[in-house]
Amino acid sequence: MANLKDLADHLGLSQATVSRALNDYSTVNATTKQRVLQAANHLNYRPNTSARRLATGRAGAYGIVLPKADNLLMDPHFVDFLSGLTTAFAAHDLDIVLTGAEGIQAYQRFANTGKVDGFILSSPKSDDPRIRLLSEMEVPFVVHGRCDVDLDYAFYDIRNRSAFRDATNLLLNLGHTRIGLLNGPSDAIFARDRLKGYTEALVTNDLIPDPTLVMHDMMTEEYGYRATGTLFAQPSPPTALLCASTLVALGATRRLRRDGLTVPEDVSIISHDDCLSSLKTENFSVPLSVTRAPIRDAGTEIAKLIIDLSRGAAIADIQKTVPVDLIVRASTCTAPQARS
Amino acid sequence: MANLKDLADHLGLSQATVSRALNDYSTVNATTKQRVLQAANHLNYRPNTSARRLATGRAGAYGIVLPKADNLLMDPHFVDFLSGLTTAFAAHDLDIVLTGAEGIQAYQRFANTGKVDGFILSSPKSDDPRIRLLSEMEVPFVVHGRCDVDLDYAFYDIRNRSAFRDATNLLLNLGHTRIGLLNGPSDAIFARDRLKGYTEALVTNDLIPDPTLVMHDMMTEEYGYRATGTLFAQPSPPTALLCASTLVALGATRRLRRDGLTVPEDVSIISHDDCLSSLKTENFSVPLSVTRAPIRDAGTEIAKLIIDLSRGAAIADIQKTVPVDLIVRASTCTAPQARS
DNA sequence: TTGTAAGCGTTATCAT
DNA sequence: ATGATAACGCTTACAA
Repeated sequence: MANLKDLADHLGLSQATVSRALNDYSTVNATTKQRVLQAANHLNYRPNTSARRLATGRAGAYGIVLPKADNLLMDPHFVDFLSGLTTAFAAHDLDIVLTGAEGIQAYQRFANTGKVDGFILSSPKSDDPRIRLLSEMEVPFVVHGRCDVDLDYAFYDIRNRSAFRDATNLLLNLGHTRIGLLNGPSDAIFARDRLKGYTEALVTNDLIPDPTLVMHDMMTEEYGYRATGTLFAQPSPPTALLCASTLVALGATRRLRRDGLTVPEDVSIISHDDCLSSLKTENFSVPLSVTRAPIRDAGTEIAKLIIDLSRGAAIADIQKTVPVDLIVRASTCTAPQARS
Repeated sequence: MANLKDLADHLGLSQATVSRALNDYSTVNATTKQRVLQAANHLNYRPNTSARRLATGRAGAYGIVLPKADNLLMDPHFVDFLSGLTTAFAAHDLDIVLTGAEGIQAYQRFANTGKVDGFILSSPKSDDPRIRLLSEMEVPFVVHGRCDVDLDYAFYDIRNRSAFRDATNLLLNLGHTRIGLLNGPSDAIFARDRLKGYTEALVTNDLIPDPTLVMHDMMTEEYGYRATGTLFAQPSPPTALLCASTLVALGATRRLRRDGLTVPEDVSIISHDDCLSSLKTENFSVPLSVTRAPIRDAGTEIAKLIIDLSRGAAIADIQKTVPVDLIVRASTCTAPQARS
């Protein structure tokens, strides 16, 4: 491998000049710059990343720490999120470093060793200690989702609450009064927000939320299937279902079909749709009504945000919430008792 | 941040001694070693990764390049694979670097800049140029799956061919003669291997493979749904289905149910099961018969393999193929025409 | 057993 | 516009 010294010797220039030419400094002569660029290309020169990092103090990479617990039941959404991140980063020659290191101190170790310039945090929990730690350390980070800590931090989030409020309202307007909520894990903030939106809509419409209609768990297909079974085994089952993800909705419809219930005649369904590339809701047997927010977009946007943040943007300018579309397809209709 | 110099000054030792103590050199006095370790812990010292890399020439990370094309339709299996990789790497303090860089030269650039010590290649295509390139460059890499290049390279693969041969044989023994294959993408080696196994079983049983019974595509739920529709719209539809993944099987069963066909009475199904954490086949409405090979294991095993490889193990010792279990559950039974 | 000092390959600060 | 040269923080001969 040719290094800077080789290149400089080859050109009869100093390393300094070559380095400047390569890094687009204004002070370097246009002709020599051309020469350097050509020679670099010809010798297939690639600057050594470690050396550059050591000299500049920047890593050119951002970290994602996968806690072991999450690791056991990995979220299928994560891959589409990553896809968005990597494509956006590629344009800036940035990488993402994944580590399975354990616990919160992984962040400390990772930042202190200079492996990364910052972090992307996924699925924040209530009062998430990571946010406090990274804020103290003054390491740039962007949270995918909001948190309830009273600190100022950068985040990208979708409007979960209003999305689920709107979805619930739609069902209420269709005459549904008993609406099941197949929510995400109870410790996830996004699940709490969705529950808030759901509750808000009910209360505003003078209905008393029934806790037996709300389920919480990791969003697997199986969970959708089982939870639906539980809900419909009740004395007064729901006439509509709100699902936290398409996989959950898939499990729910599977169960309904097994139990001889049809969508939407017997049960209306609205699911949140992250637009997973391998599971499209428009192609469900009964095309699904959804609250739609492509999770891939979260990846691309967060990439931009953390780049801005590292360049010194104010945190207040790196707090983005995006609306969620409510798309009505065939899985929603008037409640059975409202017909006749 | 405390650095080595600070630590050495603090202890009244030379940087060399401190470094040796920290890196477990045998020549260092047991007492001083204790002192150093304590002080390091106390000052929260973390060696700078870039400096260490520059000095040692090792990166402590392995790369995965996500080509843009694959990026658009990301494979849900990838996340479980990553999960296996990161957990196994964590124990060795290794990271994985993801990049969305473009094309084959991304590998060159990546290895030459010293960002990684090697690569993990996913979904090899026929005569995959990456394998040739990396072999020439003498960069350690492990392929997830085998390839048809005539080079010696490290790989981890499941026995796709025999798995699908066995599955097909099972169906043949049950009296099925028209067996549909909902295969993966036609350019993927694993899909070719599965087709080989399927064909092999048919031919061995004196049946002529019918190309109209074989479909190829990215393994989405929708594909399972559509392809099944196509297969059963034929004049003489299959009585059994072989699916390349659980998501495909999910789509297939959805379609069958819509068309009023029951599993297994009308149609038997065997699916390949990568044991995705969010989609378990034992919980299908009709528990699915499967060829079972946890993709998470591929991650953990490949992590070990590439570590061995980097430590100088012979390539011949880093070629691992693992058998696939055939698990018979409720989705398979005798062919309709074989009954009565 | 420990210390000295020369790298590792860049970038950045001076001069010139 | 270019060249010396000193960092950057660590590892590792070589000495002692």
